Amino acid sequence: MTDQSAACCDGASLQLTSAEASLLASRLGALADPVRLQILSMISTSPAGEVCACDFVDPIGKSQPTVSHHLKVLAEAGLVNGDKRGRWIWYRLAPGAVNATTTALLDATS
Amino acid sequence: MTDQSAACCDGASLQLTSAEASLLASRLGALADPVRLQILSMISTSPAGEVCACDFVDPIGKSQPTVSHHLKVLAEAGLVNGDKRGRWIWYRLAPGAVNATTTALLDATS
DNA sequence: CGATTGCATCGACACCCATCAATATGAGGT
DNA sequence: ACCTCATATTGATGGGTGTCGATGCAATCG
Repeated sequence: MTDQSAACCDGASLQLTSAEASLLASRLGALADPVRLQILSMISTSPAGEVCACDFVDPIGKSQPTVSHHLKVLAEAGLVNGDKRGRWIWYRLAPGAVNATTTALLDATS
Repeated sequence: MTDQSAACCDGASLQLTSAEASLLASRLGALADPVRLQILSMISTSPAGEVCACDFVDPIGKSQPTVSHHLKVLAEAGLVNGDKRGRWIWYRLAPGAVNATTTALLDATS
């Protein structure tokens, strides 16, 4: 019979390993910050597809060290690439990086 | 004149408001945890589409209060729904919730 | 070559968060 | 009624993280 007392604890197993979950979580963590999302949004809507580091500070309203910190996090997560030209560093989106993360997330929760 | 000294600080503006960025960041933050990703993965791969709360503890390898905490976070983020039947609570994915978040993210970074 | 400028790093601080042991709650079974 | 069991809550703790002022570092400009 399918009575309630036997309806639980059927020994469900993990499909996503702990290592895979940690990797995906770290990528999502790089995206889970308002400042970093605004940085990505600014780059994506920029006509040239790239934004000078100095141009983030004023619109975002955080200090220059804070913006620099977030740019570093985004770069280490492979979400943006910096290009030093002259005195300035221009940041552009790493092609397909956000898409790869969302795809991995949807795969894990499909 | 397009010399380098005028090539920077063109006054880029925000497309994503601070409030929108914070909302999206909080949703992504709910996903940016290995334990919570494993929970979502277990539910999604479950034949019945739902998993008893007690079935998360052993495979994930965390204490029962820790798992309960993560289930609460997922529920408050609208990612899962709990259904109390008898002594147990069965969790299933909130339809379209993950998809809505990934869509919003892709919209912001398109 | 010295001054200036853009960006990174450092140190410090406050705050959030994941985690667990202990305990509470609440529903079922006996 | 009592006991059992599944889950939630509490309290405490340790580590992580966003933030900023001060400073360092390079490259450019005068």
